[in-house]
Order: sequence, then C-alpha cells, then structure tokens
Amino acid sequence: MPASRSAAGAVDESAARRPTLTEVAALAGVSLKTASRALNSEPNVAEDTGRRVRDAADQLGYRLNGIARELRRGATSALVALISGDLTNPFYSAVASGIERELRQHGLQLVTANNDEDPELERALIDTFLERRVRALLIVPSGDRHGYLAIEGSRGVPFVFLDRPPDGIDADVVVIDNAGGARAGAEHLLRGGHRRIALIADLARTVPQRGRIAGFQAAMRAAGNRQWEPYLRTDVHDVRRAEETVRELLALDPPPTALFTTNNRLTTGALRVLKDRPEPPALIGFDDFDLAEVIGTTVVAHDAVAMGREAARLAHERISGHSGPARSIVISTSVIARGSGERPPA
Amino acid sequence: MPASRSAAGAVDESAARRPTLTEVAALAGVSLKTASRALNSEPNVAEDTGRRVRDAADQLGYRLNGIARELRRGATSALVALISGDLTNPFYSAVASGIERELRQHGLQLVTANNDEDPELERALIDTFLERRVRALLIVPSGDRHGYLAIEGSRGVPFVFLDRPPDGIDADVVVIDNAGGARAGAEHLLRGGHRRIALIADLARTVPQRGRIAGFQAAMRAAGNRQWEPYLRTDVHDVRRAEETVRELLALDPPPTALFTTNNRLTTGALRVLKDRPEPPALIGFDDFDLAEVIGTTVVAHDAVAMGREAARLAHERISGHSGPARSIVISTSVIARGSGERPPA
DNA sequence: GTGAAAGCGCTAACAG
DNA sequence: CTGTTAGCGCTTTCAC
Repeated sequence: MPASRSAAGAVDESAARRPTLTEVAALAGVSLKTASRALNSEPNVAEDTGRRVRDAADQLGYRLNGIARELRRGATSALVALISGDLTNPFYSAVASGIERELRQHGLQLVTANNDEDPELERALIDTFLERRVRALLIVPSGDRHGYLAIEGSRGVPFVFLDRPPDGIDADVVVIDNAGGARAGAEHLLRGGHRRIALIADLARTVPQRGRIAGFQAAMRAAGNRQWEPYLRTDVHDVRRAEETVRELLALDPPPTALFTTNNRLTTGALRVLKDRPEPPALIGFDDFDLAEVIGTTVVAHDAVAMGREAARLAHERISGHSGPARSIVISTSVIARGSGERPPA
Repeated sequence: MPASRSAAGAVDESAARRPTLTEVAALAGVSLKTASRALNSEPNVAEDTGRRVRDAADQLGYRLNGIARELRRGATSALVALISGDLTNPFYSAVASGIERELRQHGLQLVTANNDEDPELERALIDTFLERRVRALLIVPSGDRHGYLAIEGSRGVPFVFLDRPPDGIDADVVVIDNAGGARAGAEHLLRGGHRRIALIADLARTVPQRGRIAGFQAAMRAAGNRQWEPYLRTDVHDVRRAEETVRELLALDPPPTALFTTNNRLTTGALRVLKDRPEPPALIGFDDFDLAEVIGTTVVAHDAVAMGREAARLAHERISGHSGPARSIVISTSVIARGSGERPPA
C-alpha cells in the first residue's frame, strides 16, 4: 500500500528531508553550479540544459532553501519586524496593515510580535529579531529606554519608532500630531459653550498621552477656562476603568457637561456608560473607529494605516542605503463632527 | 571627528559586518567550539573561561547569527506563517492575535501575509514561505484549490486551514459552526414573529457563506415559512453594496420586517442605513463586534481569538511530531440578544 | 556554456 | 574541560 498523501503531517520516511540542489543537478546530469544558474534564470545556460534542470527539480519536488541562500548572500533576510501591542486593538492592526502593504511593494515580508506592553519582553523580542537578522525593526515601543539599541543601529539595522519617540537613541520616527489634535478637539467643545469639560486620559507616563493632555490644557488656557480642572482623570488604562471613571464623573455635583477621552479604549468605555443616560454629556474621543458614524460619535481622527505605510517607507529607504540624519514624520489629525461632540451644555 | 552613533542607519565602515563567533573566540583566546559552548550555556565549560568568552562577546557587540544556526541545525526556522485577508478586518486580526499568543508559548514566531483575496498571490506567498522553511503554514484561504500542497504536507510542513476547508487535500482545519449559528439566528427571528426576513449574504461561492445560507434556509423550512424567499440577496461583498442592498430591500412593498446579515461587513452596511430610519426592521448579524453592545445589535457570536488559538495548537502538535489523521475543530456560536433582533414585526 | 573549489557562520561528532 | 574536523545548502570566484 502506498504511503498516504495526506498533508496532515504523516511522517513517512520520505518526509524527513527535502531534495537539495545537488540532487537536482545529479538527476539532470549537470554540475551543481549549472543547476543553480538554471533555476535562478541567470544568463549563460543553454536552453535545453535549462529545461532538463527544471524537469529534474519538478520531479523531485525541489524547493530552494532560503536559509542557505541567505547565509551565503550575507546572512540577512527579507524580513522586517514589527513589535507592537496586541493586534486586536484596531489601532495596531491598522498600523500593521499599512506596513505590510508598503513592504510588499519592495519584496519584504512582515513579522509581527506582541510586546504585551512589557518592556522586558520587548527587549527580548528585539534580541530575537536581531539574531534572525531582520532587515529593519519597526517598534511601537512599550519600554522607554532604548539607548542599548544605538550600537545596533550603527551596525546597519535601521530602526523606526511609531507613535512614541525613542529615548536615548536618535532614530526615524512617525508620530501623530497628538497635541494639535487634542487642542482642536478641546476647542471644538469650547466653541460649543462647554466649560466643565472632563479629560479622561490613559497612562500619563507615555509620550502620546502627555501630548494629548498638553494640547487639551493649552486650549483651556488659551480660552481662560479653569473650570475643567476638577474633572481631570489620568492613568485610566482599560475599558472597565474607563466606565467606572465616567460614572464617577457624572455623579459629581455639578457634573461635567462634556467628556474628552484620549484614545479608542477610553471612548468605548465612555460610550457604554452614556448609552443608558437620558441626557448624556457631550463626548469627543481621540482615535476614529469603525462604527463611529453609526453611533454618531465626534472624534479626533488620524490615519493609522498611513502611519504604518510611512514607517515602512522610511525603513525601506534606510535598507536601500539612505543615510541622512534621523527623520520625523507627523501624521495630521482632524475633528470629525458626528453629533456627540455638538451636544450643548445642559 | 568620530563616526555618528545615530541609529538612523549611517553606514560607516564598521557598519558593514558584524563580528563572528570566530572573532569572539580569538579575542577570548579559546577555540571556536568553546566559545560556542559558553554562549549557549552548554555544560563542560570552566566558569572562568565562560566569563572570558562572554566579556569578549560584549566587547565586540557580538550577536548570534540565527540564519547560520538554522542552516546547521537542519534548515528549519522557528517561524510559523499565517496567510489571511487584510488585518484591518477585525475577524482576521482576532485570529492572528489568538495564533500569536499560542505560538509564543512554544517559542515560535508568527509571520503574517495578506493574500488580498487573490488566489494567485496566495499561492505565491505559500511558495515564499516554504522556501523560507517555516515550520507550519496556517491559511485562511482565498483560493479554493490546494491539491498542489499535498506533496508539501507529506514532506513534513504541517498545514492548518482556518474558516474555510481546503479543497483537494486532507489537512487539519478549524471552522465556525456556520450552519448552526445561522440557524439559531434565524430561529430567533422566527420566534419573534417575523416571516418576511431578508437574508443578505456575501459571496455565495465560499464555504462559510454557503453554510450560513443553508442554516438559515433550514430554519425557514422547518418553520414552514417561504415568505422570506423574495428577500434573498447574495454576493454582497462590501459595505457600500450592503448599504445599497438594504435600501433596496426596504423600498420593496411589502418590505421585510427583519434582516439577517451573514458577516460583520454586511452588518456594518445595514447599521448605516438603519440608523436614519424611524421604524427600522429587526436585525441580526453574524460575527460579534466591539460596540455591538453600545449600539444594541443582536448577533450570532463566536470566538475568533479561540479559533486562532486552536489552529496554532494543532500546528504545534504536528510540529512536535504528532501524525494522526487530519482533525477538524468546530468553533461554536451563540446568539446574543441586545435589542435589534428583538424588535417585533411592524 | 559549463564546472571545481571555496566558504558564508554556525553546531555535531569525535578526539584528546 | 577543550579543541579539531567536517559539513548544513547554497552562491561566488575563477578556470576551462
């Protein structure tokens, strides 16, 4: 009875090893080098010889060993790594999608890893990828000290930081206009007549959050408004805490007439609470999301896919030999009015 | 002037090459093999020797060449590939997240690629990954002929198919209970008193969609209801077309009193239309989504992260040598009532 | 047009 | 405990 043709992983004897180029050459009756030339479509191979080699390869089920090729060609792969937070967060998956599309234009492949927002793990992942000889490393950093990467960068592995600038190293970076976006959102609420505006922010130690908080504050200062100050809440890091925080804020006397949430998670939390309220406060959230239009949520939007694309573009330029000073790209934001941000103060 | 320490990719002379193990050994004054042993924490290295080697490595900025190691160890990497649709679709990113988490437990790394729903591209990607000697290949297939993979599977590269079973090859697979879920959703509407129920489905040539359509039909047949038949619409593939289709359906006389959409994209389209209607029909959508609770959308839910996790688990078992017949895992579904599916017929 | 020999950087096998 | 030798599968000289 013949061996099963199942792909389920049945390990028969033939399963162990794949045919090598040497075996293809032997079967075709040519030298190793000629076989190599034929399969790589290099010049100086007689048409007939080429055909014989390709037939032999097909017959054996030959497949090039990319690892051997890479070793010989200089131990550098066609892989570009992305280290970010969990892909179930639409922000990260949008960034990853933008990167992947851009890389593909250049024959590069994306490898992703989740840092679980753990700086230790992040560093371990960076090590792993460098050992694997990725061509470039794109990082949405969780940790905040990256000085140890300087020597790597100088050795020819380009780094690009997304969303958060690196600390202790001078590298290409793509960030959102956090301060500008938050300021525009805050001004939108002020124009609507709001004064008691609650600011609900994520971990204040991160640079993007600091930028958003600063932008918001700048708008308040410029308007001479200080009534928002009792309603500032930071370090709200997940949906549940956001819900609690919003509930607490609305229970105050007097309650805020408007909320500004500084990322999509916090906006989700706020929405969950507001849906049950007869007279909800106004709401503007940083980060656009899929159904914002359906729900009627006013947001500070930006293009996360473009962010990924730009980062990949920078990385590709470095890979191609560009060697200027570190560059910085800022992704612009815009306020999209959909109703929730236009509710007047009670 | 000293060379810049910038990570921006400045290519000074030292950038060209990384130190090798041979150089580390030379600096430490030991043999190549001893250096290897020391850095791999193998037994039989004097403590003092080990320290000398590690110092030398640090001093040179040595980093193991993973490509050389892999070649020597049998030309097989620690990479597992996922080929799927675009990661901006939350279904795919949830799957990817589940896979990534499970793989990490076993020291494996995820590589992702987008097939753009193009079977040609999909096949090219598979080739690329096989050349790169991935340990396993997880595929949410776009193409529907995979017979050509049989020989690969028999050579020891495990394949796992997600969401859609493969055609022409017998491989592990993880699917959703499409028929059961759709049937439960349809029965939920029937119980609510609906008879004129519109079914809005995606490309009917795909197996999951056929399953959902069949499940829906089975429920109708069992209830002796044929009033739904004029309201069947298939091959609706994007949000815009879904909006148009829903608008057309609602303009019919008599209009349907309920809608059943067979995936998240179509549900999004329906929601965009319904939000402007004073008396919207009931709606149930296949696939849960982030803000469904906020919007109050009744859905047929399933756990896409678990789907990825199970697929990764199957792949890992194959990698570890398991060699039984192909297995099939079914992810269960449940109807989550949130309001939209409980609206009574007009 | 074609082939022989060398070697990418590492680990495995075997000696000492 | 340490070192020597060989070789993973391929591409790159360089010679024919």
